[in-house]
Amino acid sequence: MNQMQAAEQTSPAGLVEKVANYLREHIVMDHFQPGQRLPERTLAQELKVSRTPMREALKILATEGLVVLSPHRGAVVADVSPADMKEKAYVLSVLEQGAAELACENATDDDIAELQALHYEMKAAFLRRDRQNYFRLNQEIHNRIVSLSGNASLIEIHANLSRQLYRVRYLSNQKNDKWSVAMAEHEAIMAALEARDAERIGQELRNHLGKTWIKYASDGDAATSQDEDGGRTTLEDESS
Amino acid sequence: MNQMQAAEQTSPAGLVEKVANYLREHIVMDHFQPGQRLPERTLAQELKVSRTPMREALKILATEGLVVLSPHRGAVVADVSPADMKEKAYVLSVLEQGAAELACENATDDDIAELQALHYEMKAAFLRRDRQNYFRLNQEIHNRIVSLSGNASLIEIHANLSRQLYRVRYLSNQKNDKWSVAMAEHEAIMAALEARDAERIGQELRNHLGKTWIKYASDGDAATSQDEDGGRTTLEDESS
DNA sequence: ACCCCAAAAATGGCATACCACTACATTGCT
DNA sequence: AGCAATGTAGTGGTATGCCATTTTTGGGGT
Repeated sequence: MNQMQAAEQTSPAGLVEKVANYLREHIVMDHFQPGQRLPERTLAQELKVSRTPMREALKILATEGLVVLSPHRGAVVADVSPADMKEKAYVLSVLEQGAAELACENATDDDIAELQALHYEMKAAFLRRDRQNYFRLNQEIHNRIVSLSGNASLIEIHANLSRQLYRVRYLSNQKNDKWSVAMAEHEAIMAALEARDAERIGQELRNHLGKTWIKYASDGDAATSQDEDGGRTTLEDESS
Repeated sequence: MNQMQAAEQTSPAGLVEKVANYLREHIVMDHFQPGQRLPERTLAQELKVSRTPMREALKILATEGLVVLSPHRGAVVADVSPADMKEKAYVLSVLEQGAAELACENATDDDIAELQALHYEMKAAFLRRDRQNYFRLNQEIHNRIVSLSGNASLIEIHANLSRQLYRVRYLSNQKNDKWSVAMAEHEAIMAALEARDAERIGQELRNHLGKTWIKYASDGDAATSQDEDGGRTTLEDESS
């Protein structure tokens, strides 16, 4: 499913993609403050595009939860509400639970072995206090488990939701100092997967994500750091 | 959240809504066979609209899984793949499980009482062999439970997925002759909810939806029934 | 008869213009 | 001074035209 996204490849085309990526980048990096208005026409001619792609880009960002489209008051940068994020995180945990239970049935031994390998890579990053790789591998593992469910709809919805949480993940990664518990939980998850214990892995995942995100939610605000961009008006690929 | 949908009210505006509703209706009612092409320009001038709203309408229908947008070969009516539906149904069951567990905590006694009332209404419809109302109440109850979760994201995603399954629900409702088991499962669900047993209601829901939909998946085709429309080319409100 | 290449048709995407509606502000009236 | 009405500007929505890319089709050559 989702032939639309399939059609929107990064390679050949997509002015709306570029615009969306540009805006997304700036919003995620906190170059645009929450609440800031994003006037369709103005922004469009600033970026040297017409309203049409700008319009679609804003719509995409709206579905991603990065901007809010108020009826006749334009688009504004959405603020990350901890409550919202917590809600989404819960849904994510539910989805991963369901995915993991399927994965227990569908995964081959090789799949599990590869997952184990990733897990130990992550553990290595953990021991090295390598935040960057730790987090990357963490996400990789979670995504991999979902992929192993073999359920395309589930994979897609999870990916979508995961994208919506990227912004807060990006911030929370910097100040997440309780790795050890998360690491222990991951151990448990892997053990359950190895044993193909569907029920247990489900519970572990729910618990894992629940804790991780509640911890964030108890923090209040996001660290607003640099807000300087020297008048970037051009629009480049700057692929991810 | 979801300000986009909030902006797309039915009342004042929305040519794209009308087009989308028109197409959706015809697709769901099987007036358009799966695989049939939906040429953007042609259809647009048939419905007396320009390409722009038609384009967006097709996009919406694509996200709803009713049409498939192939890169340079136009839009075609998506065929209901039992495998896809089964996948989506599984996700739905997972979401409802997660929702019900929250509902067990959040629901007031009045909420549960109202749910019980609906349940007995449904039982009445069941005893009367009133397919229409039975199915309507069934959906109502499921949606209500999800609403009681209080998780806006969860509610939204569930609604979206539920919409995607509407087409197959519409068809399967006609030939679903094993009400009794579904009814018994509903009894169990209600009992678990009354006891606020989160774990049990989750399992019951998973089991319930899983069975219901697997039953459909084993069926093959759709019954094409009435197709009276004498060349509808105009485009009216025909609100839901 | 088969294959390859070129022209034509169709599609997607972007730009732009025009119109309707709403929010906001200024002004005038009570 | 407060409130209401009107005007203005900004936004959303739709129509339409043009261009790039792709698919398809038809013709010519081997």
